Amino acid sequence: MTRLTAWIAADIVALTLRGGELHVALVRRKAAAAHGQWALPGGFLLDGESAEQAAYRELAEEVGLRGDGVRLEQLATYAAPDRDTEHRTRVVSVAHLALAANLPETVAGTDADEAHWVPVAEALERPLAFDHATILRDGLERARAKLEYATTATAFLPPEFTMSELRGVYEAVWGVRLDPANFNRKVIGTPGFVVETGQQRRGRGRPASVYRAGDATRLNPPITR
Amino acid sequence: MTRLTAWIAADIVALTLRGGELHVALVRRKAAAAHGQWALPGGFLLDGESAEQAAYRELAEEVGLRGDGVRLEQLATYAAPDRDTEHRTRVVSVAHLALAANLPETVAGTDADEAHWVPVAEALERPLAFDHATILRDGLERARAKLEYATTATAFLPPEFTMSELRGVYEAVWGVRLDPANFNRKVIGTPGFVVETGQQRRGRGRPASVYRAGDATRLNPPITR
DNA sequence: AGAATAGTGTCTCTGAGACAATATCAA
DNA sequence: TTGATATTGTCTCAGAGACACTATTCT
Repeated sequence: MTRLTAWIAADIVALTLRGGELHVALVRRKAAAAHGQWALPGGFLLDGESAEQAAYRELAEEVGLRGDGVRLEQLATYAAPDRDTEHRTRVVSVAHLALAANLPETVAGTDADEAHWVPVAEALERPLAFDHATILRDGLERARAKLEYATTATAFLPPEFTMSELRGVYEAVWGVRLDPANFNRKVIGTPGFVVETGQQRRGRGRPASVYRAGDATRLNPPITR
Repeated sequence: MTRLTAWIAADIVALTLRGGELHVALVRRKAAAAHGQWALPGGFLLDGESAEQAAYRELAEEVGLRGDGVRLEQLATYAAPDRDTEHRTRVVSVAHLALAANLPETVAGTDADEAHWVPVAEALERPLAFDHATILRDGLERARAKLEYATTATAFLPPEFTMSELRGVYEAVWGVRLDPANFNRKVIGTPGFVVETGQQRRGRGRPASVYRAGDATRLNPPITR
């Protein structure tokens, strides 16, 4: 028996909304392994770091996303022996899912602009390093599933938002159109999903009420895709 | 920067039903680390092994459970720096959830009877090695959640079962009583959840129809707890 | 006024849950 | 027959979805 020694990577499927379309952060690899290929942002755990800490650090370093306003959760771990043929050491990736609002600072936040926000449809076509295409697909499916039974949609939005914007998150992530009337009732009818601020926002038509995210984290009953 | 080197463990929350009560497999540790303490079954990945392969191997070695009839899925990964203070090397645990039918062979299957099936209520009280108490809680919550929207309940049963037995799985895992009439309709009304074999089983009262698991894996709409 | 967006009313249909009623066996 | 378990019937209520309608702004 030979006990395995491994390096641990924290990789991130970072999603945001830009112009009503779902985007994922991709980087061009600078390291020797898979050099120049497109990949998910991420990197190796350092001494004393947890996987979550490493994920937050890589998000800041590579994507320029600060922790506040980013919702991060563990996705799954990829440990197949042949997933990284470029190192002699086994590389185990603890993948994370990060949901972020596309705040203005985000775009220009990083000193070297390593990360690019790519529309997911395009990212799915593009060849990615290692098994990152699989991780991306799993992350997208998790994000889609979570909208059904959790209040994570608000993570894609700034602190204050209108009902149309919230509905826009669902429509962008699921790729469907939702009835504004029924969506409105559903959200309002779920205690703690959103809180009315009393403010209004004026645009092309009738002004919209402005909401903030509430305390609730679970949707019961869920919203069906 | 110091890149981390780690050992990878595959640990397993193995659940089964015995006498209408949910049990989890626990082992008394023989290794030097946490010697003599109660722990979840599991062990280190060997060269060339994936996490899933290691989990299946440990299930066979420590619990005497052969792969067929066991449903295994990845649960989460535990990588905190202080989760294992007994080794100098970082130990990262890829935890798995295993659901098994309590077949007769299971009980006496292993040469050394290392593993014990412990009622979950009791296991939750017992001090466990490392962070295994946390992993156990997470595994239980996952198992409970999965029954809502997936057909995993059949994994707790032999290939042929009655509707009462299937209902018993839900009642044991959720710790609630369900209306037999409504449960029956709900299951029958979900295409592919179960398939009638045409056989009957006789017990104390009216004979029950015998079913087999169907092709479906998801329940839509879900069964609510 | 007309277009655009926000939000309400209302109807229908499905499914969950409570619970009564019937079916079929063992003892 | 009685008791136990299985299965079907029936009623009510909540919520999803379709869609007509009203409200309030901009151009």
